[in-house]
Amino acid sequence: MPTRPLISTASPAPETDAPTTGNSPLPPPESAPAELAWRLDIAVQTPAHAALGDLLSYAGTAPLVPGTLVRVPLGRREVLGVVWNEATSLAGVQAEPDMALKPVGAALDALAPLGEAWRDLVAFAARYYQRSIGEIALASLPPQLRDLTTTQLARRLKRKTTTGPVAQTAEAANLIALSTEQTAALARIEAESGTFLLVGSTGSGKTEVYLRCVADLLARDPEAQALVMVPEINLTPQLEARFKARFGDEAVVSLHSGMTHPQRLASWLAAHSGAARIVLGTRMAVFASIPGLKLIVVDEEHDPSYKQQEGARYSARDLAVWRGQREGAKVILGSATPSLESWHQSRPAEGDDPGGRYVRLEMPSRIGAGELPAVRLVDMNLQPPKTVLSGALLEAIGQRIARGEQSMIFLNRRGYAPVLACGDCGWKSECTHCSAYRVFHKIDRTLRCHHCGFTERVPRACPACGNPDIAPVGRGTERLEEHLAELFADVKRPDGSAVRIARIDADSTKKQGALESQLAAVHAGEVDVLVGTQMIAKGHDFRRITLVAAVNPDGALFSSDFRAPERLFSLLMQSAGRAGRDAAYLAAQGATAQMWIQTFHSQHPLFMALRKHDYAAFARQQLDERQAAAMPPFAFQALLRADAREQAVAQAFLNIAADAAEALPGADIVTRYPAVPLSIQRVADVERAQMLIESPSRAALQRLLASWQPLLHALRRTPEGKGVIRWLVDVDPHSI
DNA sequence: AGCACGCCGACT
DNA sequence: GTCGGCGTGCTC
Repeated sequence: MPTRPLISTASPAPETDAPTTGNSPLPPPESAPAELAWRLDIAVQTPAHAALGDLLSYAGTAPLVPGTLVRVPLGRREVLGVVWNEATSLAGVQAEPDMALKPVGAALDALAPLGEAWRDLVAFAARYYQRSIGEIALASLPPQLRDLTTTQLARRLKRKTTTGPVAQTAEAANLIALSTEQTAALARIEAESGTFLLVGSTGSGKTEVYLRCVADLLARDPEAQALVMVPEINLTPQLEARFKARFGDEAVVSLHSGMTHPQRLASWLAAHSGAARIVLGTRMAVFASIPGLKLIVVDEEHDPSYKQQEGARYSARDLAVWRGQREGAKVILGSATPSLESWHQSRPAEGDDPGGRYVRLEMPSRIGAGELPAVRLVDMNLQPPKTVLSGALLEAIGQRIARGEQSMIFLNRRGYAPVLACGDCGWKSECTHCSAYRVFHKIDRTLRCHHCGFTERVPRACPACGNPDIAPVGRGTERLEEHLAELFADVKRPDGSAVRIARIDADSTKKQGALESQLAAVHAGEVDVLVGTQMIAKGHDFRRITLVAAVNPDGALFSSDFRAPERLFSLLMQSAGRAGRDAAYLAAQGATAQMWIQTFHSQHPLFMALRKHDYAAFARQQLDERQAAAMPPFAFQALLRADAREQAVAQAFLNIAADAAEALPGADIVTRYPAVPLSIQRVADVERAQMLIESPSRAALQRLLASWQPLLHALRRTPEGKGVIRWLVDVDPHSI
């Protein structure tokens, strides 16, 4: 028998599952319906494509305060909702005859209603990213709130409500002096308001600036709270440790998807009640209820992880800036290689250009770290054909092994080889469900599709012609690891023992805690050569690494994605920052840190700028190109995407939609490009097409998208829209 | 999205 | 004769 959530007296459960009479599934309440004198607009998790209104109306016996959480009947279910608007009286007013309002269920009144600022943020995000209010609102609440009953919640709330002063911790007592750059940045953040772009190279002490800003704020205002965001879950533990050491365990909570539901609820409640002074988290944390919010930090603001890639495709960084402005909180965007959008937005005034809206603060020096590593470009045109690792690079790595130093090698491809191919008939390991090759993983002898997950054992012979001689083409991290092991088989470490090579990528770290233990092994000096994907470029501070190499970065130079160079530059800068973090260690070793890049395009401006660690030069060149081509940040974009069994169906839907948009407001200054297949056209037997929408005016683009929405819903129900599996809008898309 | 209703194939 | 496949349609 299906269980129904236990709820107050409002709607008794039906006696039987299969009433023989024509009973309605939810019988009217026993008490007099005359008391239901208020109409309440409630946000519920209406699916994005259900073409339902944003808010649903219910009848209530009392005018519940906006922001109150309530349970409401929806179809045959009972779901959580948020009272969105002021209640309107139904007394004397004849309700619309076409629709009888269902009564609201129990209110979770043990919980303080969500504030107006939070509701404004949710409403803005819903409007801007073309989703329903309910979807954003409910998705940003802790999942447990959705299934906890009122009594369970009340019990949970009783558990802790201690709001104490932030404890002075041992670390806070003996702070080291700030550099002049840090002091200057801090002074300006204190003195001014708005959004700041803190540009500091790896090791310049950005985190210390965040910590001081938070400390000053909390000391000044006993109610104030701060939100600190990082791009990845992996980076939260070390940041959490640092904040807790400074501010005490009680003051800090984390919010990210790696937490258990009870943990998330506890953190969320602590933030909502004001008990937590500091909220650390990933992009989802931007929607946390933080009534005393006065400061937002977005660390590594350029990181693509801040853009949600499914459901509501919001940018947590952009929402943080909006939220800061709405709530009068300062916003600090920090990065060594800012996004071109933020860099442009922080440009100083010049001529008739009033400049950007952000305050740019630069901290170019590294503290306690060696000089930025010397960048060495290896021209692969001068190497023998099929060279994987140039002689000079191997030599340099070998020297480091002999001296007991560590090296790190990047390759942006996991697995053994990206393709398996037959030399006779030309068969390749294509995925039968996707327009992509399956990757050869030697460890478990499988062919794995990285897009749909389809996995098979490697065939003994070519499935097409039976030739037993099928061979891997290209290399991934697994093969590079194997290759290095062969090359350095005879090289000895200073103590005479054999070289130790390790690999860190999504495959090697699948198990819980695997990443932590592998990183610990590197820190402990148990690894001489580390091979990995971009995973190892982020945040981890390896003291003894003196050489970093990017083996095959050329792909991004000529990518069809105009943001690829920006991402590559940032990745290489970040990687370079991994080397020589410890000046004292370098000096003791008499070593210098190096960043090696193997490329067929050694004269490329990107590498020229990288060699000088000159982000500004790179940004200038990229922004000039973007301006000439009228691309972001000089234009605003959105993608309309459609999925169908057949490519033609998906494209037709988009093209018909584009024609239909002709008559809409804003259409004259919004360009709609023809529908094209995605670069990976088919995934899991679904054909995918997209259409780029672009305008010099963000407002016009927004206006068009908003009025387009109902047309798209309608189009789906026409014969042309029949085969469309789903469609979606991506505002400010990251990759095109 | 859930969760119904609804109309056609292999089992106790 | 029923259990169950997923096609279609609705949710204030």
